Amino acid sequence: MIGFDLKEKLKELTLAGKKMPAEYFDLGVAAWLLDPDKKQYLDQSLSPQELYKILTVKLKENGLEKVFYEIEMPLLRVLTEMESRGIAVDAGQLKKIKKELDKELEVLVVAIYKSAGKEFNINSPKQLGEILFDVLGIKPRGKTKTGGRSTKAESLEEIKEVHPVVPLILKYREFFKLLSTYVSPLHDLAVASKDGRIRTTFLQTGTATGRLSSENPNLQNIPTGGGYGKRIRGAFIPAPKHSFLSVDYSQIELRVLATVAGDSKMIEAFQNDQDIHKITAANVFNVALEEVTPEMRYAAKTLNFGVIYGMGPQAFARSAGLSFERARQFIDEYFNDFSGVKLWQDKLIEKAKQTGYVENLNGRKRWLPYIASYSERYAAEARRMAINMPIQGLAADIIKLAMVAVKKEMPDIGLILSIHDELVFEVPDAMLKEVLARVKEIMEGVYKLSVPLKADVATGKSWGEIS
DNA sequence: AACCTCACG
DNA sequence: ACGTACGTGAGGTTC
Repeated sequence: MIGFDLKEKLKELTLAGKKMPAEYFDLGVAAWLLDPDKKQYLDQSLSPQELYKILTVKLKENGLEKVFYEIEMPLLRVLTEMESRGIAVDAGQLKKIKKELDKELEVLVVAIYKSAGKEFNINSPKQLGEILFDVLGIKPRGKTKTGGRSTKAESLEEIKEVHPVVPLILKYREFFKLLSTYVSPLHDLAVASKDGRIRTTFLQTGTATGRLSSENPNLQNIPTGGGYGKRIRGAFIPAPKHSFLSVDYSQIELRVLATVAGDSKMIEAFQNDQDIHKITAANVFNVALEEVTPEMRYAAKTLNFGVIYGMGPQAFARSAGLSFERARQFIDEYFNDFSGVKLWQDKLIEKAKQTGYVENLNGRKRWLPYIASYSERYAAEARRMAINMPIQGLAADIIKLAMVAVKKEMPDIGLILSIHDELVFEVPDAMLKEVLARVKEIMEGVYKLSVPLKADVATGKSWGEIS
């Protein structure tokens, strides 16, 4: 079977009680692999057959056959099934949360108007800025992208003590976000659903790195923290006599970094199952492991994540609360200690400049035309993308392979969600123990890195109480 | 449609 | 002078 959007066609087939074809070739996915930022290969007005001919050749030429035939096409039917299955949501629970948030917001609105001495649209950053910075005379801290005065939480945090309205705004923002983005829409979807389950669409060609994304509703960014956040997750429930099983890869991106960079120190740390951030701290601060303080560990953790994102000293200084000079020293020290990482980055950038693209270990590509830009800003942006893609992209391959492998061995286990480094299953209680052990094994064994892959398992009777 | 903000990994 | 970490989707306001 050859065509576009085969996920939709396969769903229709299943719904009609027909058998899925054993093999299929999705033209959209092929085009996306060839250029994940643009999908330029579909721009021509060719027939599916003609496109198929061109794309099969192009996939081969670009070294993308493995990713296409062994990862993306097998994944297509897994996604099809996940979307069809959906996830049960407790509408009653959401309605209760909705009522509580409505009440909280009503109180906050009154308090904010009184404190500001004026009524205005709190949801309008423009009007909010006028109140805070013109009417109340507070000095603005951050700037927006286009030079405006920022009212984002991070900026407001800095002026929390300056005027009593600020903390009220922050609370209002938090609650309004939860209500408008999650509680209300999810509630409405649950009520409209005939079987009490809601269904997302997984976008297989939605990202530049190879990750999946999720839309209508996006189930990959459901709140995790806070009282209400936990309760929102609590409204996601397994079918009767089932439990949720959540398995998440522990530090998969750092393990991928250790592998692709071939950094001996980092590899050793993971092979010995050591606390990577603590090891990093001991190295960067030049102290013994026992002398690492929580502050040092925190800075090291920020540094480790920063490296994955291609962070510079400015950004590190900001997020770690250090001076620019200190931040620069720490980064230098980091690359000194983990010289494999530095070497890998430099080689990667050099190759990207020469070829115009980067690729991960499986040959997944991302084209970066701006890597050669004369604008230092655009070039720097492209360099960060270059550093991140092989890491994020291999981690994405690994979880995709895990999805396929688990469903191949246990086709009847309900895979519910895939959230970048975590899979959520809905498993009959009677089978929970065996499935849990086996899924962990499969996920840890699905791809060989230079370091072990580690997966943490947790179960629960709602998504909120998984432990 | 652009902008701002904010939820997630 | 300025911006200032990677990848997403969605809700609101404003133009």
